[in-house]
This record gives sequence, C-alpha cells and structure tokens, in this order.
Amino acid sequence: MSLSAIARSLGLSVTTVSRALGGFPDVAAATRARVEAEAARIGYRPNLTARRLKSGRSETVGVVLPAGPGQFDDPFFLRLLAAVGPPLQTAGLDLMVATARPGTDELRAYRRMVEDRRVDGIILGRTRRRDDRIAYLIDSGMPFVTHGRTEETRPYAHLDIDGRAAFLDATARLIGFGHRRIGLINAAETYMFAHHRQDGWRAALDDAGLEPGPLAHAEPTEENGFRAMEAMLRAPAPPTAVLCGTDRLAVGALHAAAAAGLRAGRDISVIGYDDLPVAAYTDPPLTTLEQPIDRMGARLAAILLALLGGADAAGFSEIWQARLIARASDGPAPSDAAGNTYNAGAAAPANNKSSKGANDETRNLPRR
Amino acid sequence: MSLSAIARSLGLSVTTVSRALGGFPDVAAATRARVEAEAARIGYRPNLTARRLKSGRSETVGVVLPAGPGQFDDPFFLRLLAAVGPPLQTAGLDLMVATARPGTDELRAYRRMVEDRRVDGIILGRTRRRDDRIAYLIDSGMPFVTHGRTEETRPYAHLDIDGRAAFLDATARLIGFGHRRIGLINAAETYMFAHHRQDGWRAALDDAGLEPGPLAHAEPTEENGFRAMEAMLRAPAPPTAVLCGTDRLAVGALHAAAAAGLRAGRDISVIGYDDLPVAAYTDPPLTTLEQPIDRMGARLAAILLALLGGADAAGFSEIWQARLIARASDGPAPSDAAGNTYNAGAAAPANNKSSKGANDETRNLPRR
DNA sequence: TCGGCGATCCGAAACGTTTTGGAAGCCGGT
DNA sequence: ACCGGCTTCCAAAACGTTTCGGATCGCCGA
Repeated sequence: MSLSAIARSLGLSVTTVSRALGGFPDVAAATRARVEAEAARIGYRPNLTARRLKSGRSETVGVVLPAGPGQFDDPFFLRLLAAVGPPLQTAGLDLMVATARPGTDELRAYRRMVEDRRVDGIILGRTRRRDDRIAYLIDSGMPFVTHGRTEETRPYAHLDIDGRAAFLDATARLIGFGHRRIGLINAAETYMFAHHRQDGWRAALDDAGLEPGPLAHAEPTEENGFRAMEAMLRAPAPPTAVLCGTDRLAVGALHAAAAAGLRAGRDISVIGYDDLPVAAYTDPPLTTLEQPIDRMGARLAAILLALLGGADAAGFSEIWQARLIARASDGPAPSDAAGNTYNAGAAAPANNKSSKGANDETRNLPRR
Repeated sequence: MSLSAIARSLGLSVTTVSRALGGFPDVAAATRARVEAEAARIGYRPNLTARRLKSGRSETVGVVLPAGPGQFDDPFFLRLLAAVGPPLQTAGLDLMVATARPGTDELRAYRRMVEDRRVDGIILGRTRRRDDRIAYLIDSGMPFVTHGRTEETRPYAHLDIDGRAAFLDATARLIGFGHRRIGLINAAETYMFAHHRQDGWRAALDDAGLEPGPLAHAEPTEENGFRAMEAMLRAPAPPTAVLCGTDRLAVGALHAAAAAGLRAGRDISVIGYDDLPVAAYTDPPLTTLEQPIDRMGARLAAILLALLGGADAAGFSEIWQARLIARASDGPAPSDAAGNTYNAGAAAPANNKSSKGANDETRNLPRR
C-alpha cells in the first residue's frame, strides 16, 4: 500500500521504487519491471495527500456556488461544473465545491479556499459590477479565471459572453419587427451580465432614436418575471415587446401576458436569454439567446490550467458571442398599437417628456 | 506560516506550539497566550495537507454528478449540493465533485475516489434498481449514504422518498376525479425512483379494479414528454389523465396536449413530480409532487457524518413522504369520456383516502 | 533528606512521498 | 595500473503536522 511496502518485499530502496514508478531513466529495465509487477500485485496507489504535502500543491480547483432562495434553481452552474470537470480531471485536478449565499458568506468561502490553501486555483462565475471577490482574489495572488467581467482595472483572466451585443441584436430584431415600445425585465443591475444586457438594449433603442420602454429589475425567477410583466401591462402605455434578462423571467412574463389575454408572438413579443430546456416548451416556444456553456466551461478550465502553468492572467480576455434562437414568442408589432401613428411622435406621451428616460418607468420588485 | 516559524520566533518547540494551539492542558496559560498572539500576528493557518497526511483522512466527501445529454439540466443535484454543503463545511469536510456520464465512466469515477483515497465518504444520488455503484461501495468499505434505494440485500445507509405512496395517492386522486384511463410517462425503469412511482401507479389502479393505461418510458426531458404524450393521444383509446415521472416530462406532455387542442385540467389531467420552479408557470400551472430537497440534503449529510463517526450503516434507513401540490393541470374527468359511470368519485375527489396521510395537506401557488 | 507529584515543556518518530547528492561497480582507453 | 564516465542504486532530508514517551524543575509531605 506504500512505496516502502514494495521496497521491502523487493529488497530495494524507497528511492528506487519511487523512481522506477516515476519513469526515471536511472533505473534498470529489469528492476523497473519487477517494481511494476509488485506494484500491480499489491494494488499500489500513491498516497495523494503525501504527494500534495511534498509538492506544496493541493491539486484542486475550487468553485463557489451561490446558494439561497432564487439563486439555485437554474442549471447554469451545474452545466458549468459538468463542462469544467473532465478537462480538470484529465489534468489530475480535483474539483472542490463550496456553497455560500451571496454576501459576506460568499467572501468567507473564498477566504477559506485561499487562506487554508485548499485549492490551487479558482473558477468564479456570475460576476458583479463591483466585485469584492475578484478584488480579493487578485490581492491574494491565487490563480483564478472568471466567467464574466467586472469593473476592475487590474488585469485578470476572464471569459465572457458579449451580452451587450446579444441584447443589442435582439432589440434591433424587435425594432425591425416594427416595435416601438420595447421594455426590459432584467436581473439586478449589480450583476455584470445584467448590466451588459441592459446596455445593449439601451444602445439599440438609442441607435433607432427610440425612447426606452419600461424597465424592471428583480432576482431572475419566474414569479418576478410574472409580476414585472403584469405591472408593465397595467401601465398607461404598455410595451409591445419585452426583453427578459433570463429565460426564467421570460417564462413568468409569458405567463403574465397570457393571463392578460395577450398572445405572445402576435399581440406581444418576448425574448429571453439562456435557452433553458423549457424554452422550447413554453407557450409559445420562447425566442431566446444561447451561450455555449459546455465550450465555455472547457475553455475556462483550459485557461485556469494555463494560469497554473505560470501563464500571465493579463493574456486571457475573451469575449464570445451568444446565438439567437428564433422560436415563436416574438414577431411583428401589432398594427393597432405600434404601427403608423407611432413614429410621428404624437402617440408617445408616456415616454417622450422625460429627460432621464429609462428611470421614470422603472419598477423595482421586492428582492425577497 | 508553519508551526516551526512560530516555535522559532518564540523560542519554543514545535510540540508545545502545536499543543498550545490544539488546546491541550499541558501548556501554561501564559505560553498559550504568547503562541496565540504570535499565530495571529503572522496569520498562521495550519497546513491541511500535512494534517491530512498525518491523520490518514482526506477530510473530504465526494459526490459524482451525472453528466451528459438530458441528465444535467434539472436542478436536483444542484439543490442537493447546496443543502449538503453547509453541514459538511461545519464539520470541517470539503466537498469534492466529479462528473461522469452514466455507464462505465461513472463507476470509474467512484473507483478514483475510493482507490486513491480522495474522500472519506460518499453521497450517492439517483439510485438504480441494480446499482453496481452501490455494490462496489459496499465491497470497498467506503462509508456512503444514498438518496434512493436499490435492489441490494446487504444493508447500506439510505434516505428515500416514498415514490410508491406518492404516485399511489396521485393516481387515487385522479381516480377520485372520475378518470378511468390513466396513463404514465415515466423515466426509464432502471432508475429506482421510476420503478417505485410506477409501482404506486399500478397499485392504485389495481386497488380500483382498473386496467393500467398507456405506459411510456424515456429519459426525462421535455421533448420526450412531448413525444410520449403525442403518441398516447394518437392511440385508439387515449387516456383522460397522465401521470408523469418528472416535471420535465410533464412540461412536454402539457405542451403536446395543448397542441392536440386539449385543455389540461379540463379535457385531460396531468400530474408531475419535482415541483420545479417552472411548475407554477406552465399553462395551466402544474399539479405536482414535492420532495423537501433541502431537508433531505441536510439529513444525508448528517447520516454520512454519523457513518464517519463509526456508526453502523444498517441503522440508517429512512423513507420520507412527498407532498402533493395541487395546481390546475388536473381535475374531473371529461364527462363524455368517463363521466356518469362514476357516481361516487366526483364529490370528494382528491384526498379523502390518502394512504399515508402526509399528502392530505395540499397547497396552491404561490408558494414563497 | 528524599521520594513523589504536578505542571510544563520537548525530542523524535511517524504519515508517504519526492528529490538531492552521492556511492558502488564496471568498463574501456591510456 | 589508473582514470573518467556510465549505469544503477540508495541514504537522508524535506514537506508540516500530531503524538508518544519522556525530561526538567519546583514543591510538598513524610
């Protein structure tokens, strides 16, 4: 069960056994064969803990999962884990998972990993605009790579989806359909991804010379999507199209539209983001944006491996594009609402008088 | 950064420092204070790897996630991880996650954990009827606890939901509604949970003297639920009610019903299992069964902790009850199909003779 | 005076590995 | 004969911790 057991029963030294198994050239072929045979016979497995102690590495990569209500039900992190696992395993690295609810808990989870040297590197998902986790990790010197960017001037390795471009395109698509009042139900803007998506929406509207439609923020659950959409539809000048920051919000939004007697895809357009499995089976099937989680996960693992190999974090900054999956929840603007009257400007009283535009129709939902 | 650093700068031995920090009584109070102050000053953190080598324990618990198409998108395992994490962390145990697609890959993942002594214990989810993973773990002597049972005569620690009772009750509820042809769209029967649910369905029909309705098996995805329901509706004598082994199947099934022009809850009844977040936002909202994943996870962790403490696995065999969440996807059988023949059923449909009692209290959405 | 005892402290071994710096034996060339 | 070089092996140190078995010292009671 240990090198010394093999050494003893073969009359060799531990050194020679170690070097025989390690493939070093300074051991005779015959000796190596004897050692290998004996190792196989007793089912020798190297003691990883001893190896780790000696090498000073934990051979482990850490991930902190956001726990807590509303956080945990989307399969994003699970798919990320699944994608990140195989390449790490191939590289001989274990994957350690900690859970923490966003807040102080979370930073403590990172500290635990770093200060107790539980991991050699970290993969961090779902970045925030001001992200103290990232600041901490940079300060600590622990190698890490993030999925998503943050407002941090120092370099750090990251891979992100261009959420701005994605929502800019999606919004342009709706504009092309003739929509003029296009709302947004978004995740909290403290999340960087939500910020980018909102930015894209805003930019597309600006480009087209349109006022921003109603805007809502909430934790991305179906229920919040439902409530936000309900509120938008009750308002004086309801949107004819609504972008949703995530599919879960979109599912709720579709439901609210149906409850209001609106046929999505005809009376109102809805576009989501994520391409959850359920997106193809909403009513109607949801037009949404897809990010290649599996490839992203594999790439994140590869980047972290490079970092562990000594590469400079500044060299890794990748922005990938999302892909629009057109289904049936969006379509041409209803003629009665948006059509001819609208671009004249006379029919847009709700939106055109505000200097700030976006905020006066903003509705913040309770974050529970 | 190490005990010897503290010892050196304080003129003490490593032994004394270790025992001072370890709270042993044979060190003078003044000395202990000096040691603690110095430890705090230099930010001493014990080297876990060294401790693990010495103790022979990895201080780690392993979980193998099923990867691969169709497997990974449901949040069950993620919620389980979230629930299992905090108690393990409190006990000073790390959580290691490996991913493997069901099949030979999977057993290899368990071997890796056991043979390389990467973990001290294992939590295993989603058992199968004949489960070589469980046989292997029993043989190996590695402490483990499962979520779900299996057909294994030797004792092993497990916690399961009574899927048989759950589906028996759900089926009885449909029978009480007047349904006579009740189908089942189930996950592959190799999964123990699917087997139990099917058993409950079958038993309820037997109790009522009814022939089993159509039965389909498939990996539990929306698409498969859709296809199975489509096929059932096209068959000569379509069911008026369909139980689904999981909510994902039910979502697809609801969609197929709608596509066939059937209003779920009136023309056809559908009941799922899992209470996914989306279940409250299908059309119509899905009646389903809920298992308390968070409590289950906490309990699984507690059981494993007991096992690691030396408890006998034979002592842990718990079966919990699921809870029916009544929403709008089920209801009285359509009169043209089943109606008048069914005298007694319609008045007191759902809960009047629940076999376990736990299901009697049903609640409507919204839940939070 | 002395043995014993409690309070403190410490040396050394051990966990199992990797790695450094040789050492021994053998051979061919001079 | 001797030297240098090659092949093959090994002792010992090191990673940082825990723990066993003392060792030292002061003090008290007999």
